[in-house]
Amino acid sequence: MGRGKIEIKRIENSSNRQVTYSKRRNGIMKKAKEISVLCDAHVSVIIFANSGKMHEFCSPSTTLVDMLDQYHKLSGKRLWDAKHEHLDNEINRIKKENDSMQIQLRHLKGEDISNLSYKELMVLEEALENGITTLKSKQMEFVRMMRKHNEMMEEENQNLLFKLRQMHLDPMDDNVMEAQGVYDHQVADYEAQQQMPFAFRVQPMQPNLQERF
Amino acid sequence: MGRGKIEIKRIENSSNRQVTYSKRRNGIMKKAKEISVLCDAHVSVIIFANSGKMHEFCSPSTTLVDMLDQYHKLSGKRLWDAKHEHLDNEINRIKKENDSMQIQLRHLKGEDISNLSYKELMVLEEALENGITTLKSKQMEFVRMMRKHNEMMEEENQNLLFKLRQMHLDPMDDNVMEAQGVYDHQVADYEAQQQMPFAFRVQPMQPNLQERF
DNA sequence: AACTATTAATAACA
DNA sequence: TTGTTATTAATAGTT
Repeated sequence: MGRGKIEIKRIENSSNRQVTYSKRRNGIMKKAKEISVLCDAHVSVIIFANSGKMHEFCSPSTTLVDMLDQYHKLSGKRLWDAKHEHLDNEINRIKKENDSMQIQLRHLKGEDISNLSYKELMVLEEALENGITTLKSKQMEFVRMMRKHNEMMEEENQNLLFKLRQMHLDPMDDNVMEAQGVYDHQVADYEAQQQMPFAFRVQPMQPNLQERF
Repeated sequence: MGRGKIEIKRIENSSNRQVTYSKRRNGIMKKAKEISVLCDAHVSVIIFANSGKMHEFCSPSTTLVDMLDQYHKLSGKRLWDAKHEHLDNEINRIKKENDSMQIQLRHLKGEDISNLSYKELMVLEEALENGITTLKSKQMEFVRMMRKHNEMMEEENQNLLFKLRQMHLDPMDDNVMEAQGVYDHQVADYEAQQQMPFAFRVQPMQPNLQERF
C-alpha cells in the first residue's frame, strides 16, 4: 500500500526504516484505538524502536496492570517474580478458605442445604445442637450472675437501711457527727438511685458487668 | 476501507462487532509482525475481547517480561510496585473478610462466646434456632423420601415373590423355560440382597437417591 | 468463510 | 520531520 509493494523484511536503509517505523507505529496505535472503541476490546500495545524509544497504547477502559493481571490468569505464564507469585498463591489460598467458610456459614444458617447428603445433615445438626447447648449454658450463666448480683444488692440495701436507721436513732453521738455529712449524701444517693435503671445505680460487683447486658 | 465508511464508535450489533473484532485483530497482529520485521522493533500486543478471550503478539526477538522490564525502566511507572500494592490490599481485604467469617463460624459453633453481650447472644440464638428449624424440615423431607422408597420396595418385593411362586407352580410351561434361568438369578439376587445394607440392595427408584443417604 | 467495492494505510517522493 | 500522492492493503457489507 504505497507507491510500490515492499517485501516484509528488514529495511536496510536506516532513514527509510526510521520513517517507516514512525508511520507504521502511528498506524498500529490508531488501529488499536479503533478496535478498542469499535468492539470495546481491551488493548495494550507497547513498541520499542531499535533506538530504544518506547511508545505505548492502552485502551482507556483499563490499565496495563489490569491487563497483565488478566494475562497472567489466562495464559498461566509467570510474569511476576517469586514475590508476586507468592502473593498470588496466598490470595488464591485465602479465597478458597473464604469460599468454604462462606458455605459452612450458609449451612449453619440453614441456607443451601438442599443438596446435602443425609450424613452431612447429621453433622450439621450436631454442630448446631452443640452451638445451642453451649449458648444456653452461657445464657444460664448470665441469669445466675444477675441473680447473684441482685442478692448482693439486696444485702447491701439492708445494710444501708440499717445504718440509716442507726443514725436516725442516735443523731447526737459525737463519733457519728462526721458521719452525719456522709449520711446526707448517702440518703440523697439512695433516693436518686431508686429513680435510675438498674445497671446505673451501683458499681458492679464484677468489673465490666454492665457492658455485657 | 470497506463497502462503506464507518464511524469509530462502538458497533452496537453484536455479531457485526464480533466479526469486525476478529478481522481487525488479525490486521493489527499482522501489522505488529510487519513492523517488528521491517524496522526490527520490539512489539507487544495484548488484546482482550469483550468475551474475555485473549490474543497476544510479541516480537520474536524479545519476551513480554523483558519488554515490561524495559517499560518499567523507561516509563518510570511502577508496574511491579503497583501490582504489589494491589495484591497486598487485596490480601488484607480478603483476610478481614476471612476473620469476620471465622468469628461468626466460631460463635455459631458455640465457641468464643464468653465475651458476647446478652444482646449478641440473643441474635446468635435466633440464627441457630433458624438453622435448626430449616435443618429439621430438610431431615423430615428425607424421612418422607425414605418411607416412600420403602413402600415402593415392598410393592416390588411382593411382585417378585408373586412371579417366583408362579414359576414354581408351573415350571414346565415352554414360555417360562427361558425365564427359569432368570429365576435362579433372581432368587440368588434376592437372597443376597437380604444380607446387604438397605441402600445397596436395589436400584433406586429415584436417580442418585443412594448417594444422598 | 469468501467475495469485492470501498476506504484507509503507506512507500516513495518532495 | 511533515505533506502529498500513487498504490497497495485492509476491511464493511454482502453472499
